[in-house]
Amino acid sequence: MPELPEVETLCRQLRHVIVGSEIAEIRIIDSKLGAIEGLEGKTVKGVSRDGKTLSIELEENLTLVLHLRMTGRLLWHNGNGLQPHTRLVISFGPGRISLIDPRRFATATIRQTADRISLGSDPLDAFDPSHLWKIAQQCTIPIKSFLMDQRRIAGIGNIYACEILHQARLDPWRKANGLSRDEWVTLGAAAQGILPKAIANRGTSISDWRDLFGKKGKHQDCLLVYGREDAACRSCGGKIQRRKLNGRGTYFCPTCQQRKGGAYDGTMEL
DNA sequence: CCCTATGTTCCCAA
DNA sequence: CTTGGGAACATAGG
Repeated sequence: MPELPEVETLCRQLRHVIVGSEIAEIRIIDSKLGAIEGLEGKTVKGVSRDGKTLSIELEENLTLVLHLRMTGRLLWHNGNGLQPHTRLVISFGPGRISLIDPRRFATATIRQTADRISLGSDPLDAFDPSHLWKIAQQCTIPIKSFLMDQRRIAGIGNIYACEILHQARLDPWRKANGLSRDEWVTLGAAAQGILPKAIANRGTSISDWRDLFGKKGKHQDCLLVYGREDAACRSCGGKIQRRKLNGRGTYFCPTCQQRKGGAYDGTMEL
C-alpha cells in the first residue's frame, strides 16, 4: 500500500502525536511481524522515514522499525476495540497506534538507532541526474524497474513509477542505460514534481490506503495513468494501456511515452 | 475457478 | 560472478 508519499504522511502525523510520549504497552497480536520486545517504558525521541521504511526512535539507542509492505496501515485511536486484521497495538499515554494488515506482509523489528538503513538516495531531496545516469550505465533493466529498485532510489513503488514515467514522457520498457543525461534531468523533475504533490495530498487512496487518522488521501484524483486503463490520456486524449512488467501492472500512454526512434506499435518485443 | 493487488526476497536460468 | 525473471509470501475482492 504505502510508497514514499504515504509513508511520509504517516511519519509527519506520527511526529505530532507520539514524540515525547512514553510507550505504555505493546501488544503483539501476530508474531509473524517480527520480534520486538523490551520497549515498554521508553520515550519516543523522533520519527523518521527511509524510503518506505518507518523508524520510531526511542531512548537508549533503540529504534522500532516498521515496514508496511503491501497492505499495512497505521491507525491512531483511543479505546480497546480492535479493527479486523490488527497485528500490533502500541499504547501511549494519550492514545494507541494499531498496525492493521490483511495480507500479513508487514514487518516490525528493532535496530540500534545509530545503525543506518542502507538504501538508495531519497528522490525528494537527492534525485541527482548525473549520478543516476552514471550508475545506470551498466544496467540493462527497464527504466521502471530501475526506479523501483530501493537500493538505487528509495521510496518509489508501482503507482508513482507509472506516474513519474508518464510525466517524463518515457516508455517504462526503455533500458536504464539507454537514457540520455537530458532524459535523467526530465525524470528528476517529474519525480520532484509529483512526489511532494502526493505528500501534500496525503497520499493515494486508490483502494484501502488511509492516513494515521483513518482519512483518505486526495492524490487518487490527480493520477495521470495508474488505474486508468482504456481511459483518455490527460495529455493527448489517446487510450491509456496496461501491460505487465516484471509481474506488475504498468500503465502508460503509448502515444506520449514512445520509445526513442519510433512509434510503439504494441507488437514490439519488450 | 480465474485474476488482481501500493512490496520484498529468494531461487533459478542465462 | 552478475543480471533479470518469476514464484513465493497470505489474504481479500472482483
